Amino acid sequence: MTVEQANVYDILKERGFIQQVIEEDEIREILGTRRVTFYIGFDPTAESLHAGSLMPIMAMMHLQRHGHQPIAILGGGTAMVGDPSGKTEMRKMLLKDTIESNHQAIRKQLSRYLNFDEGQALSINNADWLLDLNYIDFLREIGCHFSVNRMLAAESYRIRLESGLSFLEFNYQLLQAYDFLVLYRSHQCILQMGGDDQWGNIVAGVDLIRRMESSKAYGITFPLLVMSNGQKMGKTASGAIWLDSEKTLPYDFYQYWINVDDRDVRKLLAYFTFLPMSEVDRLGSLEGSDLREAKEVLAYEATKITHGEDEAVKARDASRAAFGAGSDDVSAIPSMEVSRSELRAGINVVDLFSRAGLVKSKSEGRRLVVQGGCYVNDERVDEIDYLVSDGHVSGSQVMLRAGKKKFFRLEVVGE
RNA sequence: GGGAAGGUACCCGAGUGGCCAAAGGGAACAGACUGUAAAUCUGUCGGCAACGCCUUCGGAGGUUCGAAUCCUCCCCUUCCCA
Repeated sequence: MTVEQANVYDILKERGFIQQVIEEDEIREILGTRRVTFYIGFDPTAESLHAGSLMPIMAMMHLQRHGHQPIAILGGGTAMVGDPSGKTEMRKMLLKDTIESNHQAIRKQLSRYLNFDEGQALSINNADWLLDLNYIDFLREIGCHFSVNRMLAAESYRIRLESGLSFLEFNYQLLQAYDFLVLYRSHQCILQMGGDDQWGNIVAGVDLIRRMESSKAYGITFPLLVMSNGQKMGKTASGAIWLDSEKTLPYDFYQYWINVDDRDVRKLLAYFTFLPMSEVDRLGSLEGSDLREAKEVLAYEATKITHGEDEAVKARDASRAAFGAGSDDVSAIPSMEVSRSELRAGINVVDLFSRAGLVKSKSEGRRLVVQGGCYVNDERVDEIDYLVSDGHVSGSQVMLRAGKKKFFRLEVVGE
């Protein structure tokens, strides 16, 4: 089962995955000598995970590759409460049914990254034990181990004390600690990982296990990845980068990585590819426009992990074609179908761009044209009443472009 | 339950009867520069059948020629007291 020799802990550390650790030496030793069951919680608040979840996913992949057993907790129970950690506002609560269907979708999504065969990885819904908890029993058995004074002193709650914190949210930590305890008891799970905002919750779980089971458990947190432009990993101004190809096309996923800030390239290569560190260092040390090579590798590797090699190749080819670097396979570029007859009649550019989703409204479309960012087949259009017609078709398609980077393809169908 | 302060466009935040589609900042978008980067500069930044019309300032009513601004009721947030 173990295919690689090095201690995973060292690998994770070298690649930058480790922010805080409970008992570094011990857990390193354990990870190097025996099979460990560990868990990470995921949020079923949406029907797909987004790129922000990639860091924990990559960490799980590394550990599984070294023979350890991942458990993904799809927090159907805790999602009904809402973790206040690191949040400025109270989170929306979701309906039970929504959470359950999200849970199923995410479980399927994770199976692209992890091998779930024969118990090599598990996905569990903590609703299984949380929903039936008896309040009084829970308070007596678990609640008595928590000090309110201590919780209030924690940084993660302090922020919320200024803006308001409901009792419901305040309980989140107990529930997460309880999850860890349950997994410890049922699966001998001794390690919990998560984003650094989870540190307090993780420590709470480790404490609980020590108190109730007189056993040691461990925790590791990942650094919170903030991009150099101040944005959270996996978020753009126009929304999240989803891992689901229906919600974010592989082409757009690829483009996300191509467009990262120069300063982030090296660390992103370390986090989101499996390239050896020597290669990461080499690519990361490129300067100036040579960094584009590194970005292309990053985008390709990251896309491959999430969408598979075929999609990665297509995304890369389409990107090269669009940005004029060889290749003519544009199939991965976002597209829609338009009938030839409609085109023969002519379609107003602004309407067309609006339909293609290149602009959010017609006003924005007009603005685009006026400001000189509207292109059809690489030719600037500067009249808002310009008509796109069948004369623009070549190879049964028409290429649209908004600004410098947003491409769209019209596929002409019919006679 | 009592008292205080608030809820303004994607976010922060001015505006307290007409000059308000609403200052300023950030974000975003377009252009120039460039390397599909950053920084910088310029412009834009509610919608539409567009020199006009419609919708917007927590919600519903009301006063007024005219309201984001005044009044009434309601909802929500924070703080102090219980």
